[in-house]
Amino acid sequence: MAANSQFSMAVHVLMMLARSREENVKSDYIAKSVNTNPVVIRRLLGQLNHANLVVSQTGANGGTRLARCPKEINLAEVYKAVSCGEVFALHGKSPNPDCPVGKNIEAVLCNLQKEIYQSIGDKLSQFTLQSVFEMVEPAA
Amino acid sequence: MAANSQFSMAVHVLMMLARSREENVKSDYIAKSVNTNPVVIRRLLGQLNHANLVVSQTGANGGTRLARCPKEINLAEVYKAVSCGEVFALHGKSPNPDCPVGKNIEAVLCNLQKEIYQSIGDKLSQFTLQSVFEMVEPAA
DNA sequence: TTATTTGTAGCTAATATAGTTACAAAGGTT
DNA sequence: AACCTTTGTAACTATATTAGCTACAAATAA
Repeated sequence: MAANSQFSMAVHVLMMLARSREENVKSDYIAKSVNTNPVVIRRLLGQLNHANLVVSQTGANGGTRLARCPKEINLAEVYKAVSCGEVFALHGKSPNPDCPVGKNIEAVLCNLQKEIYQSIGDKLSQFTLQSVFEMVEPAA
Repeated sequence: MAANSQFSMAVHVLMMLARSREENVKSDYIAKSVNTNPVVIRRLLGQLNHANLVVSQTGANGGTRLARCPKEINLAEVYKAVSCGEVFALHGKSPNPDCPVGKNIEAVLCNLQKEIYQSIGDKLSQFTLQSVFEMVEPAA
């Protein structure tokens, strides 16, 4: 369990919210569909809330709703909300600064990282929650 | 140490090979620049060799060379050589098949994965080892 | 007041990655 | 042939990340 499935879970969670518009959905209910623990869902919802994609309410009849309608949220926003911004990691230990390659490689890789992150964002911004929902439930 | 830095290391390694064209470079020498253990480098070179990007030779005066000139290798090939093809992971446990969302979400996410992977490939194919080398050592 | 639900701290378990040691196999050199 | 160098790879350890769990305080509705 060391692969980052936060984005996958986030999309799943948001699909659950999308099919219950204007209604508070409970973490417990979502957890059963995702097949995980409610706390995992609540942590994820915390990140989505932080990014203003969802709104939560404590207390009886509490739960979570989408902050906007599914047409107005795209997957790039979701990705940014849950990712650390790194598609690949930079070196663990710093390269040797006495080597002409080692000296500069990190800066170059860092720029490359940003370019890739941007590409992913561009691609994901083409998908709205609405469009993904139509793929998940074509009949609806 | 649980972030995947293989791509970063691979680019670093290939830069070392690019600056010593036609010469066998030893894993020990590369390891000093990357600041890691020679075995880590040799494992990485094994993957690059498998993808026909480099050629290795055992024995005295052995080492590794680029299989082609730096203009003819691009970063998409490197990425494919060392990555598992997943930008984000699918759910660890399978979603609940009794839920309309849970039932179909994995297939949709899997397609999304492929689209993103493709986007990354498109972006990375714009960079050759030569062009990256010129960023790393602008004076050369 | 009571029941319900989120938010979050703190822990455990599982997994991936890097790093290390050790050594067989390959291939030059003398 | 004997020797030295270097790769290839197996097997292990250490560390970091992620998911999952329990427990409980705070918020809120009825």
